[in-house]
Amino acid sequence: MCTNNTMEPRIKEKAWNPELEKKILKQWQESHIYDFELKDNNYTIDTPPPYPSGRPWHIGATAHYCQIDMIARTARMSGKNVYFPIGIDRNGLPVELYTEKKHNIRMREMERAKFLELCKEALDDLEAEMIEIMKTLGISANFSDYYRTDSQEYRTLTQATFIELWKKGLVYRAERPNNYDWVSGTTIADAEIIYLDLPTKLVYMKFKMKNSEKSVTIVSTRPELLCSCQTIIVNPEDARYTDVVGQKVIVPIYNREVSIRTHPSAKKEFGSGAVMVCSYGDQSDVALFRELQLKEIVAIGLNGRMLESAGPYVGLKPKQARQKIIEDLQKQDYVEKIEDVTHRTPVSERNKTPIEIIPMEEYYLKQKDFVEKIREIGSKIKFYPSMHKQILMNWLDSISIDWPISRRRFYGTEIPIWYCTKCSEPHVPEAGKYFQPWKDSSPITKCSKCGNTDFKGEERTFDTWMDSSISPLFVSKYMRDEEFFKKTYPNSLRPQAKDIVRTWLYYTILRCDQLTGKTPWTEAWIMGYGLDEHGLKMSKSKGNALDPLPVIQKYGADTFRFWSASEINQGHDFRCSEQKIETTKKFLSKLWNVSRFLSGFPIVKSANPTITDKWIISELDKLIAECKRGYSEYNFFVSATAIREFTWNLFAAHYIEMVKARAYGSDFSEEERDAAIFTLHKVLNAILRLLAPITPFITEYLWQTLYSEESIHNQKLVGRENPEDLTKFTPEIVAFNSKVWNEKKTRGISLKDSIKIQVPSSLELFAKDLQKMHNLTP
RNA sequence: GGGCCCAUGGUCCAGUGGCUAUGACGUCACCCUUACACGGUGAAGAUCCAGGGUUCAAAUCCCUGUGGGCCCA
Repeated sequence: MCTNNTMEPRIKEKAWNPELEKKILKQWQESHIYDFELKDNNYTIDTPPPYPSGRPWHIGATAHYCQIDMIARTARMSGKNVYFPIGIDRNGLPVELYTEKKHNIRMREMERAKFLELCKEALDDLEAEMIEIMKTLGISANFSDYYRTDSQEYRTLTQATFIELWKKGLVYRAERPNNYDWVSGTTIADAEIIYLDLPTKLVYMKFKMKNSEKSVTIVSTRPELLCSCQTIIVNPEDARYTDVVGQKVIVPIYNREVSIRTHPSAKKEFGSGAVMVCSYGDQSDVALFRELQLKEIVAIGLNGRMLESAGPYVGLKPKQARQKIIEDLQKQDYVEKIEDVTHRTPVSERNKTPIEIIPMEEYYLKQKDFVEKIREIGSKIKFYPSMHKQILMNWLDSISIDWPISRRRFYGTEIPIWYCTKCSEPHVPEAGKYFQPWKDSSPITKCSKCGNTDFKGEERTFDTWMDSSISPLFVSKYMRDEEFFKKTYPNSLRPQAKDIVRTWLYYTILRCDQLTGKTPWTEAWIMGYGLDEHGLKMSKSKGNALDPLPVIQKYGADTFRFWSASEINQGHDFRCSEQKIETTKKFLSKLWNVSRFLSGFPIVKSANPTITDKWIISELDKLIAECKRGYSEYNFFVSATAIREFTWNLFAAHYIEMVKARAYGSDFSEEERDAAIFTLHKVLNAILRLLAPITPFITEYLWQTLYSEESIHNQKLVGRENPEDLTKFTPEIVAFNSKVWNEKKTRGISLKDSIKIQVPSSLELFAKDLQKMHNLTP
């Protein structure tokens, strides 16, 4: 029971000032409220370690991390012991390219150790800004011991897991045609290839028959590979060629004989219907060489230039050679015609240059044998949203070769292998140390095969997905702390973006299964891309990238976070516009002002709610149910929009107006007055706790100012009370209030003026509050 | 060639078979009303992409098509 009517509002400022976020952040840091301590009910998040590839950081990614943080905060408020690690991914090609450009140097033209040092410095700079942004956004992860994938500890684990798989016989070495990115100078996996429609020329070439004066027209987009042509194929049902099948033709310029045969992969409609098979124009050439057991002629070297086998074109790049050979063919009258076509061209995902297929010796990790197992594991993992499980399943369907894991690059985890200088036998060391075979002396002392004592270290590094794919094992301290591992593995959740399902998500399941025989996590939460305001992909080159840093500084982290929650439909791509973010701030102002109003009323311990109070409490209960549904599905769109809707359009617009007079105590009993004050606070208290995972700063400030010294983030999410359901009155109440407001407006009188309107009998129970609210006279 | 997703006022988005289609942004008009002009009230604005089907009933389910995005070969 309170004795004085109203007090000075404890909140003075008229609007939420994002500057306050800094103070709150400091308070959280000093009180260590997000520190993790191992318990039995751990909720482990396999947080994606972001890659610092250059400024600015993608605004879609920052939104992504805000949402992951909402997952962590919701779990914490639901009573789970949340382990929210954070790392930075620092291995791989992008930083090498960035460093080469920044210092105008070439990786292979300088000392390896020096180059690695420059990469490290670049990463340190870029990483610092990223960490700063994440902290500013209120990400509640374990920053005090964030990890780096290029640290000695991480790379030691990558190497140890490789050694384990080596011993299990899952790694082998093979020479086979491989995707080769000659710009980066390295083999790449199928998963790193994308297809682009590029313009090219389809050349119709006349090949002379060996035994007659006639010729056959062969089409190709890669005439520079003529030197490696080993057969001509036509469709078995193509009547134009039935009489020449089995006969020989002469390859122009090189004057070699090859035979014509049938194969269903030749399409009648494509060009002349007769195509040449070369080593290697594309993946179907690879398949045909294998199937038909043709002898390969290597035409392109590791430097991306034509080899001696190309004769007069040796030393030229394929594109130059193509132009030259077309000219030569034309001069000798071998060309029937040339068409301009667009061709789905396989290019390197990193630098968008067409890849070449070149036979090379690389290390492979077996994956084909595991496809069915992964399918089974994948089917048991719960995906949010479920539709994105399909991306994994589609990828599993298209895996055709094992995973090439060696890369001819420098900034990565070294492959821990030493070769005997006499018999070349590869040896792996005992796991547990970080090995750099290109500079360390060999830990192997005697060759197991020939007894030699001299060794040469491997110079290649791993595909970076070899590192990334063990993140659940790393954060669970696999091979380092057995108890910790037992209690945190499998992890609870993998949150990640949808564009790396076929790489990061897939490789993680593969590797973790190979090592532990278990799924790495039980749930996967997949987010879409951040697009620009017109729905186009953001990229630095297009110039439509929105820098998150100034936006966050201008509007505050909570505004950014609420925008991300209320704008992003789970798993779907989303548009980022500064204007939308700006207007989101209005809701925080609304919440602020509601709180400011309530801060003028004392806290009432208990009360006897009236029917109006019970009505809003039953609406609140509905809101709690809706929010919990959203939170349990990691769908913050549902919760955020429900809270905004309730707070703004029901609680503030109708309930507060209805009980204002009662809360001030004019013409009401003390009991009635206290019931209003009690209910106002009860509802706001619940709103703050429901909203805390989404906007942790403003809710913390308001919570501490109004309700408790203790952090809101140590509170439990609100539970349902299942009160008497009075929500059926809502439409009538809303309609009646609207009717009165409209009437006053039409008559041109002020809202506080009295008006003669009868409260409908259906709302009789609310009559007193409504009469006071509108100043109704009977 | 195969697969996935999307199509709802100017813009974004809700809707999971059932009243007159939700809300936000923007636009316009009026209004300082003891929390808020970063506000309030009101208004205008939608052939729910097209066609067909299932059903007593379709924005919603099914089929076909069109347009857009993405993935795979």
